[in-house]
Amino acid sequence: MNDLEFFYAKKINIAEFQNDLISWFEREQRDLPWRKNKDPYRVWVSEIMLQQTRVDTVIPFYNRFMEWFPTLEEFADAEEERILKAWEGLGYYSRVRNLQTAAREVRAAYNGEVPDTPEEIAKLKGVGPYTAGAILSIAYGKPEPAVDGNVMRVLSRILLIKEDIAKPKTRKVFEAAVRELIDHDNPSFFNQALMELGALICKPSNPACLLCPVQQHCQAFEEGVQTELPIKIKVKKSRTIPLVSAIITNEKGEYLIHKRPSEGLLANLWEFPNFEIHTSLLPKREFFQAEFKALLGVIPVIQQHITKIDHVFSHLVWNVDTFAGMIDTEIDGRKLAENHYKWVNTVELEELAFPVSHQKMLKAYLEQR
DNA sequence: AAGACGGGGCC
DNA sequence: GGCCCAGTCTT
Repeated sequence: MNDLEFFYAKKINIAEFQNDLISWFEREQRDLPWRKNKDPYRVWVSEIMLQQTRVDTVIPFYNRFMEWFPTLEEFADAEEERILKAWEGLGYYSRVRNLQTAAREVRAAYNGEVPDTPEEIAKLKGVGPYTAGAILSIAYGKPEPAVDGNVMRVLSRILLIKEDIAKPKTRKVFEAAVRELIDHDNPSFFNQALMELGALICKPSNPACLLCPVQQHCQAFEEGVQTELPIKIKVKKSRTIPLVSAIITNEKGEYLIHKRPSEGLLANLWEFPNFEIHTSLLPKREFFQAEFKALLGVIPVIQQHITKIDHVFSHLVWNVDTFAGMIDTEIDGRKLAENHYKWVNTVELEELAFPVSHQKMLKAYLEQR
């Protein structure tokens, strides 16, 4: 049985389903800042921010982002430090760097107009199948599927689809379903309604089926198995990385900070000096001093232990011991620069983007001084 | 196909 | 403590 036959075996009244879903959305949709108009740039930014991130988290970031960068042009021209600061605390920081790369591409190749074809828009950095469909449908009214986690959950229940949604190829099954179901007169509301339903009614646990506008179309509800769907197999292991860190100041009250590499975890963000602990031969503060001396040529004075932080990422855990320290001798400026360290005052400190873990360390430090 | 890539809210 | 979130990129 191929996907299409699989789908038609579900016998659903498509016109009624569309009407029940969209009329519910028209009544109940939330008032969200990116729904003010259909400006493709605004829709695009919202979709990038919303990747793996809840609506309530995104709202304040989105509003500030639009104040800082009201147009694609202004965003394309912005300094990288500034766009990272706009994203500070949101996570998945490559999103905003890819977004700027893509915005510059739009300016160079498309005269500043976000393209409106699947082929062109999918080429943009950071725009995958979901985001392409979301922009095309919401900003341009094109009947393209926008399959995210919500849509897979909602449709797995309505159509009783039992494939593992953790598998990459499964998304295609749902895209085929959406292509059959989507309302060609209002693809924007259809796609948004599916996601809104997933967020407000058809939730991962305790779905509010009694309030559901498409309950009578839902095969999982009919069979009483809605809480067993979707099927998701994936297991993820996460490893723990022990780190030792110190917030180090000099006589001028400046802080020593380090810029992370341009690739990998927290790329291009700033942080306080820290080292991964790969030996238990030395106590942590002596280990820090040894690593610091090897890198920058001087030994910092370590004053006191500040805090121990467990910071959980999606794929690993940082276990960070943080000390307070100071430097009373000059560090070779060349060594600082080539290792991406620099001294900053408190004003500069606030203008640079730090991971939340390091914000927590600074907060604990300031509360103990 | 599987892993890297953040952070927070909810149960 | 685990799951999930308006996913994408790299390998």
